[in-house]
Amino acid sequence: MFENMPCDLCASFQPENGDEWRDAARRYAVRRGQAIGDIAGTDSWCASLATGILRIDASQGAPPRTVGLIFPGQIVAHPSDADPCGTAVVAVTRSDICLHARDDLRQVTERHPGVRRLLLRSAFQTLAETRRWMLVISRPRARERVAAFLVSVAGRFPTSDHDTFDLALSRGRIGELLGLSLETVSRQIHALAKAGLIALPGRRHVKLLNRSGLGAVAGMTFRHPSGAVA
Amino acid sequence: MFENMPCDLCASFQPENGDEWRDAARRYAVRRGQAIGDIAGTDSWCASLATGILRIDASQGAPPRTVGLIFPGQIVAHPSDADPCGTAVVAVTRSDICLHARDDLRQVTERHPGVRRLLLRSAFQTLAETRRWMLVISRPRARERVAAFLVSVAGRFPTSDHDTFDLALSRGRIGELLGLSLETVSRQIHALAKAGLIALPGRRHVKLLNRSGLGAVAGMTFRHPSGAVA
DNA sequence: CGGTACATTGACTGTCATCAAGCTACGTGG
DNA sequence: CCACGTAGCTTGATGACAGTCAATGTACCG
Repeated sequence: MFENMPCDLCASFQPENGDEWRDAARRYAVRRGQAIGDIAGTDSWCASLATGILRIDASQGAPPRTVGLIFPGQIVAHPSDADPCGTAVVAVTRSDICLHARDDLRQVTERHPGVRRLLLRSAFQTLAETRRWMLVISRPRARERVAAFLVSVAGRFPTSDHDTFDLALSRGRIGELLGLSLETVSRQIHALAKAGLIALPGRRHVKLLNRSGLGAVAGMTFRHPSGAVA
Repeated sequence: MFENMPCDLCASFQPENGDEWRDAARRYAVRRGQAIGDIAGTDSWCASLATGILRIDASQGAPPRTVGLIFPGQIVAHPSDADPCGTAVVAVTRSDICLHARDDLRQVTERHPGVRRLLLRSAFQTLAETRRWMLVISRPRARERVAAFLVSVAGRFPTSDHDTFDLALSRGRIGELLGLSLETVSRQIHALAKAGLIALPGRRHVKLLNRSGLGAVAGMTFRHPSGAVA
């Protein structure tokens, strides 16, 4: 079923059907915990996420810390020359990606204006999203940050699931993302549950009971642009 | 003296000297506090900063908060379609920018591969830099954040000034950037001075006495890529 | 000379990180 | 099937730290 699912990047080629593009793009199934860099090699690469969730780890400093998430439909590019200090892109869950090597991508972007516009657009959108995240994690109250995180993740899933979704991240990793200790994350999640805003059917499963109320606690509204670039 | 100073974007045109580029680029002097958007109009735009410092304000929510800074040599692009919720780019100090309207830029990027590579590169680098900032402001200790801020700003200035530089930002705005109250910023700056790591010749002037020591307090090393995109 | 914006300093309170101890779920191997 | 180990989660106690409120101080501008 995955083999025929088009990714954003590939979809932008339908009208033209460039041969070099189809040759360049390779579909990969990524194991949980596997780094995309290990698949792509040391060179720069660019990928479109079909299914699963990826995380961006800042590899500088020990231990490495997660600084961002990538959801299906987003594009993730890793230009090794522009980011020498290093971020690694790792699969949080088993994921399916559409991977392109750097040289292939350059050739294609030369010839296809639509692709490079998509890439640039994706980069801008990811940047805007990252800046919104900065607003979240610069808030003093842990409650607001956790609520904002939940609202953000919930926004990635269709509402048809009865507003129930999987967090995919451990408490510790959520803490890294929000600048909180894992204990504080756990406490705040349960506090939101006690407040009746969410329910916790499982350890990593969350059901939204009061979406707007949760948004009010978060103190902001989220929009999710389609792009994501590391 | 400013009129002839080349910006990164313009410099990438020297070999080709495209006419349409020279026509599209306009040099502007921006007053302190003035928004670039007011100059460029409602459309998307792209600018290269020659002198001065700009700040990126997240205009969503009241009051607007500063989420990033732009230093000379960086490119700042504002794609209005990709960022509908809104960030405004405002001059912190009097600045000189090289401004391009969106339509002109699109034409130029179609014809000049170097320019679009520069833009994409700039976007990636700014994204990487923003993610490093997230690492800074997610740190629990205010001391580390303030130290990191000082190291970062200091890195923008040549070391020949005896390591003395102007902060350009008020305590309050530094606090917004770091997710701290203005009082905490003030206290931490003075604490760093008492610790002998910096000196404070003036209210907004800082002299680095122990650069590596400050970096140690900050807990990380900074590199400054040349790109910046809003 | 007064006004405004910014900065400093102090006192106090609330919150969060830290340490520590159990607890749950899950996978492995006996 | 169960014992066991590990990783993740929860919960509690405590102290440090940063936010808040408040007052004063300082530069800069007209």
